[in-house]
Amino acid sequence: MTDIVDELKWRGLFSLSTDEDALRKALADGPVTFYCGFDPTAASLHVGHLVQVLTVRRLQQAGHRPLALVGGATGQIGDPRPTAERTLNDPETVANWVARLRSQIEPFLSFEGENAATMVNNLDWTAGMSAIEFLRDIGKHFRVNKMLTKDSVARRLESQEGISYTEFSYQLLQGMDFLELYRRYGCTLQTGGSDQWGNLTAGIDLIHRLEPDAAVHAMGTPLMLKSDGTKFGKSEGGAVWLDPTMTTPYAFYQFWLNTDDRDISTYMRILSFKSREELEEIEKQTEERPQARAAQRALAEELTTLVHGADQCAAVIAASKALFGQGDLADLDEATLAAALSELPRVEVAELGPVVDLLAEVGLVASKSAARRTVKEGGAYVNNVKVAAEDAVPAREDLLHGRWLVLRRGKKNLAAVEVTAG
RNA sequence: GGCGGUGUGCCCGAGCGGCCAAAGGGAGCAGACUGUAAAUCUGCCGGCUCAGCCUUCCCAGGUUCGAAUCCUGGCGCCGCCA
Repeated sequence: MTDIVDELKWRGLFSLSTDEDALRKALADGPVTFYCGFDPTAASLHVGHLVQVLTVRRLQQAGHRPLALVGGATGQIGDPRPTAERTLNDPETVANWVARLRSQIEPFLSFEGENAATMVNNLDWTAGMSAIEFLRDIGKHFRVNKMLTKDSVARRLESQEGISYTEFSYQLLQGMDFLELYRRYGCTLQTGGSDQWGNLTAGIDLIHRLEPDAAVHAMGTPLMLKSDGTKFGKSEGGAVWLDPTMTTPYAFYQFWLNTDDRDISTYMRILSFKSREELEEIEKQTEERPQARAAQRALAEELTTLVHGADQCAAVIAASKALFGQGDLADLDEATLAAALSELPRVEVAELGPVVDLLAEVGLVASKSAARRTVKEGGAYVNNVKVAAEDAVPAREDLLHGRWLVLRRGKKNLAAVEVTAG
């Protein structure tokens, strides 16, 4: 059997760690209890979180025991971002988000067997703690000098805005989490994004001080970078969420399908659960016939299935084929069309109005002015036919199967209009 | 606490009291080319009942025929001093 560290390395998932040999040995010797934390800073995880979630899944499949932490406490503080201070969310909101993230993470893990996963919340050990206790028992073991060197802190110190004491304290909380999980569950490994490295090592240092005999490790996964230099995980609407009500499964699938050729192989290794042989075969195909986008299709399908389920994935693929097919939309039978449209942003109207209004209503453009511009630029389509005039109004006979209109902006921004009145 | 500076559209950043919806750059959008890719070129990029009108230049007042540009107060940020 392959060494899990070798496996992670081949995939590019092992970008940073404490003593590699010691970690390799620990993982080879038997089940290691490890943890990875997620802070509730929104109502859903987004595609950027997949690296972490899937790495946890991968380690569990290799026989290790995961603790998935959702930060009910740390989420109320906020890990300092290099750019700007965060706005605090109220505790009720955070608690709500904790519940949502937990239920999003759970399907990726197994809660049965020898190495069953456990969900934990750092609010459990911080809520009852007094400020004096915190400062004496935890704070005393941190050197401000060292805390200042953490990258995000250092950058904020250089910024005009500075950094609040609240956010500055974040690393103490995360450090304490690792200590607490070590004591409660014998957790000896923390995984996280490489941008979390300072927080990961904060925990290691704290444990070394308070539990001299402990052998604990940290592993940093790579940041998902894009070759064009823009930020990974954003589409034009903003973040690509895992929650189907925030990002439709269709949009989720399309997001992966549109991955840059230069990045797809890297992403696939990081995120896919296919074997090394399979991946290498797909990479070869992609290199030979990039226009077929074998890798993009494979990854999009695998991740959509993993996140939204096989049925949803099949529906989304069918919808993509229907909507991007070269055939006439009018030729699609009603059931196929209905299924395809159900994946798109949609709006129901009683009467057909001007195209410009419809585009704005369904959210394909931000305003009617923008809609006019789009039409003027020749970027607006109704049922795949370019809209010629700014004041065009679709006719009843344009309706597909008597009730639908497919609107498109540019090449791939689609939406559906349903006319409800008879 | 004192003194000085600064606050412009998604971001950075220019902006003489009228010619400013506001230079320039970036991001973004559309078109052409393609493979629902990248690169490149072109256009757009506050809103609307769109050849015109309306609302913007931290906030609230004020001066003026007229202010992003001047004055007063407030708030935020930066620097120096204490």
